[in-house]
Amino acid sequence: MQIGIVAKKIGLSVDAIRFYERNALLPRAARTEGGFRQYGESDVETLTFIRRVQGLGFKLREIRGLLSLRGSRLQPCAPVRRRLEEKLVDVQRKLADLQKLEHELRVALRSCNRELRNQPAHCPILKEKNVRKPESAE
Amino acid sequence: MQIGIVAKKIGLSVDAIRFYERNALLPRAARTEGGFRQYGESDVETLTFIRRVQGLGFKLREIRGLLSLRGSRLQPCAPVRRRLEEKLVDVQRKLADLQKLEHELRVALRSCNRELRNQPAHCPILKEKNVRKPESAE
DNA sequence: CTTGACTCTGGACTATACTCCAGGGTGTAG
DNA sequence: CTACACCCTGGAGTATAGTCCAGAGTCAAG
Repeated sequence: MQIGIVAKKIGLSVDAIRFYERNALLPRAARTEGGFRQYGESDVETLTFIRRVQGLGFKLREIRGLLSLRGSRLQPCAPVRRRLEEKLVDVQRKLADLQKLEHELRVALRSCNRELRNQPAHCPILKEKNVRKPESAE
Repeated sequence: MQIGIVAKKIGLSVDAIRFYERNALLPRAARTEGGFRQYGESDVETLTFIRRVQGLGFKLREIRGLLSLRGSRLQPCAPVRRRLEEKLVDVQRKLADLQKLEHELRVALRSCNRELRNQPAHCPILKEKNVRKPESAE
């Protein structure tokens, strides 16, 4: 198979596949005499794998690590599980950050709405000098 | 005040302040004869404002927009509120994405743990060819 | 006047995951 | 043989929010 076919099959750009090769996510493909890359099923599997774990939030450098486990015969599941757990912790941290952010945005909006009703020319977000505790209660 | 003082006061690097000036978040500071930047209270306020809304998840280009509202006398609160609402929607979308990701990681971990107990050499994350519905129930 | 701490400018560099490009070669159908 | 679609390489560009640097100048104290 040549690169364009594989790209279409997996839903990647040709450039992305070449990029993966350059960055050691994919082994250097065999070439025709003229230099065209030739791909087989195992390449398709690797690319599918890449897409899948990318969907789990792994970065390419992490995926490289996962791929290197793929070859070994010795219980690769344990290190994979460890990485999944780390990633989960990661995601949970980000979730907590975003939830805090959401809260702060709501607080800001509340003060904004209150102000709108009372003295519309004085925007509390823009004008407040010392924000830290907009209002400790409520 | 010279730049180092302001930087320390706000908790920014000198470079960051110069970066803000270059990128029109801060007006070009007045200079001494020798070319040193001189800052006053309004600069400190602007920088504080920048930090604050950055903490609300706004990007510098968005902050530029907010800053331009800051000068106008005409009910700036309404557009600010609109931006806050958009940002909130943004954050909520990201939250939903992350929650989905968290779920998928948990599913992957479950299959990994199940496999570990049964046949530790065969990692389901690495080996599965056609993942999409690992197991629809539970 | 010298020293030391501070500042100036312009530009390069960081990470991420690619995309886009020019200039040229390949493969195959007709 | 010609067309046309496809492919090759190497390098530059994208966005973000700064950081780091060299080489040079400034400011205040002693």
